[in-house]
Amino acid sequence: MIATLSVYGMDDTPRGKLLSAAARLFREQGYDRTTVRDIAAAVGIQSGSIFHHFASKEEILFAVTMEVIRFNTERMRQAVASTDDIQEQLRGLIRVELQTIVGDTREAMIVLVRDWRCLSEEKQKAALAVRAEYEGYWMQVLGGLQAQGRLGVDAMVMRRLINGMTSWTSNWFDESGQLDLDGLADVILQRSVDPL
Amino acid sequence: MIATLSVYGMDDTPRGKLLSAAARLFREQGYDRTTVRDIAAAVGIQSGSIFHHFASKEEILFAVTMEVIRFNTERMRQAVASTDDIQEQLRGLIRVELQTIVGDTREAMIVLVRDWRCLSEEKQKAALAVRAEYEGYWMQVLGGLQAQGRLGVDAMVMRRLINGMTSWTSNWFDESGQLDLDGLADVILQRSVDPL
DNA sequence: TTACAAACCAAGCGCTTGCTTGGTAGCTTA
DNA sequence: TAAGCTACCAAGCAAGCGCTTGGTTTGTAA
Repeated sequence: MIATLSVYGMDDTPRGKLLSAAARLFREQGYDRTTVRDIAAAVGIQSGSIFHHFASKEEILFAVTMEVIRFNTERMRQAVASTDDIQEQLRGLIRVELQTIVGDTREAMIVLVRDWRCLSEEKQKAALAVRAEYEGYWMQVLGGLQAQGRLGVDAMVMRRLINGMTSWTSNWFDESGQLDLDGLADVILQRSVDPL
Repeated sequence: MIATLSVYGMDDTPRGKLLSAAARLFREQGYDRTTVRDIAAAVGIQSGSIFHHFASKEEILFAVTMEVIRFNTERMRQAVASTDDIQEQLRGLIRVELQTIVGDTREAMIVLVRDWRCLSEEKQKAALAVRAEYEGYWMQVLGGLQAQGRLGVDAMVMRRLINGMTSWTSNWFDESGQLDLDGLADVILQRSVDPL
């Protein structure tokens, strides 16, 4: 699948290799505890050579952040576009968000949440602007369900609760366990929306 | 109320003042980005003087962690003990957990989640051992509801989902908004357990 | 063969970090 | 009033940090 190859813009270029190594190290050690020497060693170059590809260490974190947001926003768009049934749209959103958090973009998503505040305010703003489209799909679907009286809560509150459930899965979910991802998505869906 | 005064063991002793200043700074900047000089300045002493009270910077984080876990575990015990109705026990647990996350122990709880991995493995183990009692109250109540067939999911999974919803509130909940904490607790309860 | 750019190295600079050291002020107890 | 303890200061050390610099290799294309 081409999609999984192009996650984060992680191609075979030196820049791509640096990004995927950085995402892994940031996830394992945290942004602050990962040194540019760590990242350089992971791809087999000297620490100074990193700055031929990125202006600063923070730019690496920013690049990881932006790439994963863009990549996952596109997945969300597809999830909504794949059906007209609004409940199935929500199921798709939940499924895909779970996938992003415990699946292929796991490393970067954990970094995105945990090390968000290591980005300067300007970079946070820039990332949020791109993220707005992502959240837009959620509000479109949840707003629709709310209009049908099938939510029982404000759409925004529901979004926050779902976001909490999905992002927390990175702390516990085991793909080899009894419950699989789609099963978990169904559980969350069931607890979010009232049946017709 | 004596309880709020003794949060984190934050009395008027030099040690207590250091702990509350550290909790605030850790929350604002993160553990790694907070220097011992920051903490010292916040209480008006020299950086070296900190080590008269704590053996290392990590011991400060550990002390904050342990104090808040102990304090909140006692609250959980009280919540369960305050009623015999199992559904009301769960409501109490949810309420109190929300309270710990957006209320008086907010600073320390955010640090506990975000900077958990800044603790050495041994210290993580020690903290988890104390935290076990806290989780025990949850499993006791959720296990009871599951036995009554009122959960629809494994008790452990339900606990994780609730934990996700509650801890994520630190990112969005506004106490001056329309929805108050008890109202939010009711929403979460309603989505967690099937009525009799 | 030459020209040129992308990719990289070797060395190290300036700064910050957690923490140490040796000594002092002030309060309490005998 | 002398001893002893808690709480602190002033100074600085060794290590590690992000990043810079000047120069070299490697691949590509005229």
